[in-house]
Amino acid sequence: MALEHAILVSLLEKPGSGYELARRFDRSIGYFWTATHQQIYRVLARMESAGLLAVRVVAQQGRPDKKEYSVAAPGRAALSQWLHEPIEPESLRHDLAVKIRGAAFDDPAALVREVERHRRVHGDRLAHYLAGELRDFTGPEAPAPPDAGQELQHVVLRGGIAYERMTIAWLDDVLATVRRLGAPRPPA
Amino acid sequence: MALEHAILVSLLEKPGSGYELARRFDRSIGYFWTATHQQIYRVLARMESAGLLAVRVVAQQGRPDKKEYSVAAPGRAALSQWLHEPIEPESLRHDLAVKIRGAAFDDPAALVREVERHRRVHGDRLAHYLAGELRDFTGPEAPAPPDAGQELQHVVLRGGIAYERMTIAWLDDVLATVRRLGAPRPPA
DNA sequence: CGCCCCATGTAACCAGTTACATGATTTT
DNA sequence: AAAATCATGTAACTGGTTACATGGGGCG
Repeated sequence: MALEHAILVSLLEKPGSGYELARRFDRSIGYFWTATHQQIYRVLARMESAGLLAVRVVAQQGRPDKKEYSVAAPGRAALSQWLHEPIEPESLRHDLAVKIRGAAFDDPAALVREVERHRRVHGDRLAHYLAGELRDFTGPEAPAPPDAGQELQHVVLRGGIAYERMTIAWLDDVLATVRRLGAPRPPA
Repeated sequence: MALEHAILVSLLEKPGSGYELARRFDRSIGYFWTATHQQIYRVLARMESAGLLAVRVVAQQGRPDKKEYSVAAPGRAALSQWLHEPIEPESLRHDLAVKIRGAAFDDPAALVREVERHRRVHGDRLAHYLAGELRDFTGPEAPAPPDAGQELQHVVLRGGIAYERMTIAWLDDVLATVRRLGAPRPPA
């Protein structure tokens, strides 16, 4: 149940509403965890009724009211406990690998198109991450003496960058391999 | 619903029982997809009743009977259709990254222990993958003229190897970063 | 007038995990 | 005698996705 803990970390970094959290999950937190607004609202409600979070209704002008959540003491304790528990190193779960092995029984041209498409997406993500790194960490606008929180955010981002670079290189390997095989076998 | 398709690919590579599939999901297929036997049995039953698979009960000596599944024509068609549909390039979902950012609000020593543990697991996985590569693809026992299916299996395995290497390098980066933060910062 | 942004949620469904259950055979 | 392997499954639960729903404000 790491979504709960991701929310705790994000709210410790900065309190905010469900809507704001959803947008963070499209950005920085989303580098390594995704969540839809529906699920975020549901989990926030559960965490609040469990006493992990405090809510404050904030009236706004020209906008609907929002519920600003922040971490209560039991929430901080729950996060700390989780941080001290070992978690399972997760395994890959890669649909594309299924497709690659499936291509032995089907048209390889379709696989080439699909892999090229994925390669473009990962190229875009890499560019996006690199731009974020420049903006927040290595560019001239970046805060000169980074604090511990920023160093940790940066090393997480470097992980995303390394992942995208690795993936792109692998997809190139896949493309070269499939093209070398040519048309191996007609579908029976 | 990629488990269905992973099962179709695996059964095309070689027909087998639910138990055998579960074993395969601990090995080669498991490099990029995991599944428990419970789920495999449930999905197999559903696929069979949908006419995607054919079953044959095989009596064995000294062992329980087994149900050997193989791919029926509609199953092959379903796989082919899926192979021609684009799929979403998936995003990372990495609990450890949540922990790393959470360490800004907690004891970094616990994080160091956890990261070291993960690094060992990924080191073991890498060694396991490399051994498999030597055994099946690059060693003297490997089949001399590899067919298309083997080339594709190999490129998937290379992806797993690249992933583990990248992850290990990143975890080293994380360790160096956290240890540097733990050390007293020299006054500017 | 239509579309996007802000902001919140409900309901139905699906995929996957964990726990429970059985029983023979083979290995240590 | 105990543990592991072969072989099959059910039941309860949890986490996540998709579809549906509402409503004001700003912009072109």
